[in-house]
Amino acid sequence: MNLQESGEMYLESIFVLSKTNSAVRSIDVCEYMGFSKPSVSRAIGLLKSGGYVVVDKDGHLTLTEEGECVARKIYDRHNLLTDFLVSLGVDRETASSDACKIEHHISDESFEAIKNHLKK
Amino acid sequence: MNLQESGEMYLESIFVLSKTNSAVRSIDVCEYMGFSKPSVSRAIGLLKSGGYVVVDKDGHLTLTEEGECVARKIYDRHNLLTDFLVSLGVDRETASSDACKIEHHISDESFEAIKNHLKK
DNA sequence: ACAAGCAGTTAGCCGAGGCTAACGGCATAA
DNA sequence: TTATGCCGTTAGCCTCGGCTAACTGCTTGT
Repeated sequence: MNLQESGEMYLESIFVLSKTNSAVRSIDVCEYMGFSKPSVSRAIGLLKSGGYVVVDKDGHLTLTEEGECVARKIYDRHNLLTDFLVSLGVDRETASSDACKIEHHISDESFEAIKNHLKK
Repeated sequence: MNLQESGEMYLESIFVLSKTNSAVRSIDVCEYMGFSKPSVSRAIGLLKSGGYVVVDKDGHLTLTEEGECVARKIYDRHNLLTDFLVSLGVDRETASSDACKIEHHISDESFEAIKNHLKK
């Protein structure tokens, strides 16, 4: 299974929700992402069959090791890109929204370069 | 008509090609972008009806004022984002390829911030 | 004059990823 | 116990933006 941008967004959302929620269900993802139940249901099904997510009998969503790895990568990028743009004077909300789109497209090489740059 | 990312790519391509070609035809766009003739034909049709491109009787493509404005904006972003990444040590090819994806998603505000940053 | 080739268009397919309508199963409230 | 409501799934629609196959029409070479 090849993860698309939307798949990464779903994983990131589950990851973020699981930081604050004791259990994450599809309906939480719906609300968080602003998508309909069927859209989320299908997406979760794909992530499940791709081995990124496990769904238990109560409908609780858990990221697999692989799923968490992807989610964390995207999440880290999101934060770092946001911080970077904020450091250039962009307001936090715009920075976060831009980071959300860029995070899926930027190469590892460019990401590391920005990370190093920000360290200084 | 609402311009999507793909529409911006077509406009940028026509813009770039018109810098070196005396006349730009659909077939040149096909070759440049690596898409099939029907894909390009449909895209140009949409850009034409959106008022971004004019096609003369010989099939020569010309950007309207609006079309050129969009193309130039994307083109400038492409160059500046590439230069920015290169300045951080990213190799030129990777930088250009990343810039190509980012250029469509970044807000004016973030773009200006990067521009100012690069000036220094 | 006619065959060949090039450019563009038309028709129609496909996957990705949204959507609504409607149904099923469970849990809680009357 | 029965009704209500919540959650998830199924079925099926839509747009975007690629694709191939096949046709048209002009131009050019024999």
